[in-house]
Amino acid sequence: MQQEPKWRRRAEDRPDEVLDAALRLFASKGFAATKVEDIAQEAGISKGAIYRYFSSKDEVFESLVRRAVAPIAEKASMIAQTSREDPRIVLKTLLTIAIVKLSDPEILAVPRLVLQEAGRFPELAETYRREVLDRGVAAIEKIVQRGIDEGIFRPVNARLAVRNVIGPLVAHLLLSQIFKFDAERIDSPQDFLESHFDLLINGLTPHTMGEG
Amino acid sequence: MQQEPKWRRRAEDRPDEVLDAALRLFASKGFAATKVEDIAQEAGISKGAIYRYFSSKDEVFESLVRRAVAPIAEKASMIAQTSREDPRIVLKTLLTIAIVKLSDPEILAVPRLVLQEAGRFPELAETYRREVLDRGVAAIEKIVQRGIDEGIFRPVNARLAVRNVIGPLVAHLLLSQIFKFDAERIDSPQDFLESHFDLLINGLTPHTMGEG
DNA sequence: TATTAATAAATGACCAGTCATTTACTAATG
DNA sequence: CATTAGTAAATGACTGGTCATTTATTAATA
Repeated sequence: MQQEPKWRRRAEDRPDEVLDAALRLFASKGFAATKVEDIAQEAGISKGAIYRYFSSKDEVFESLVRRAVAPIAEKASMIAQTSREDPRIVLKTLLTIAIVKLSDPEILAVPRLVLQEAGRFPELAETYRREVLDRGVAAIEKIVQRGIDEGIFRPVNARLAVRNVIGPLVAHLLLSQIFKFDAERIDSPQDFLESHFDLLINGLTPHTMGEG
Repeated sequence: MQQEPKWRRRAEDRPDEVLDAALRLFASKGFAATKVEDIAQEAGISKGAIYRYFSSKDEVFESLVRRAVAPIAEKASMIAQTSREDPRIVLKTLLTIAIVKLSDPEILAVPRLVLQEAGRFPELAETYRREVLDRGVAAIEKIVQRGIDEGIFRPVNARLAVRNVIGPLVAHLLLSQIFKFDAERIDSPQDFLESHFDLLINGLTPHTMGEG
């Protein structure tokens, strides 16, 4: 009669499991309010075991963010030198991907946490800015600039226009996810995206009417 | 030889002084990382004295937010039934006031904190949403709708368009204040505002060109 | 058996909140 | 006006509980 072992040694999988557990808890309760013991329980191991893989609670958080940042940074870099397609299409594709991804609370959680804890983890915030924001903003700026060069967009300040591209998205997520604004009404991501894109493109388009 | 008293009785002023001190500290270090003793020191009194005016650290935070919310809520309500002026002017005025106010880190701190601590203080977040966001969003929606009714704006979905009004502002504050994005470059609030308003109004304006 | 993953219990730092005491102020009394 | 009794404000040492981290020990596995 084989006894089931009380636990197994799974050094390969533990770190990721710990990070997954931590993400879930940090996302719902925040960093400070989450105990190391909570993380351990959520990951199905003991508190002490966490310290075999991470030297501190802080390091768990930092690892968590870095793991999430890596793939995003890559993608953003690729987008920059993206297709020669109509920049309007490229923007819409980008916005669609962004809103689909970020509508998943699990994914939105990382930027939310970075924002929340930026004060206590300045280096981490700096990393996030450099790896994600800088690249993302640069990519969008490039697309807008190309639209201007090709005469599809008006000659606006591309760098500042980036805020008009991402801002409404941020506002939408802020209102719907964090402040539960309009939770009962039916503001689907699709409706929002249509509205935003319509206004954005109309705003960027040159309308030769002879105003003055 | 008159000895200076070690302290003075100033029951009238203490509560506000405590809230001012707490706001400064919460804004820079966050709620959790700020000790009650820190607040006391910053306010120039002892830790125990704080408990004469507030029953707990949580209550300090809540009072802080409510004190800041009250005047904003009033203003937002007034704006709703504002002048019969050109809605474009009204929007620009509103945006100008908003960016001037929110460029002061001390003022931006409150919404930032509410956002940060929404998870731990759900009722407070709810209050903030109701008193500030609901009213602010309603006010802007009304202005946009009037613009549509008067034929100055295209017939867009006014409720969703609100996100295009406030979003870029949020993005700008997020990037410049919190992530220190572009800190060295000269993205003045004025430049941003011009760019945003230009894109926004152009986006809202009907351009009779015969597109099909 | 040697190695190391994992546990459970112990440690200690930290900190919100309490309380006995002291000090500043106020007002009643002569 | 001077004295003094009463009050409320403010102090700061202390407590109790909560965790992050460490350590001693055990169990799995190569």
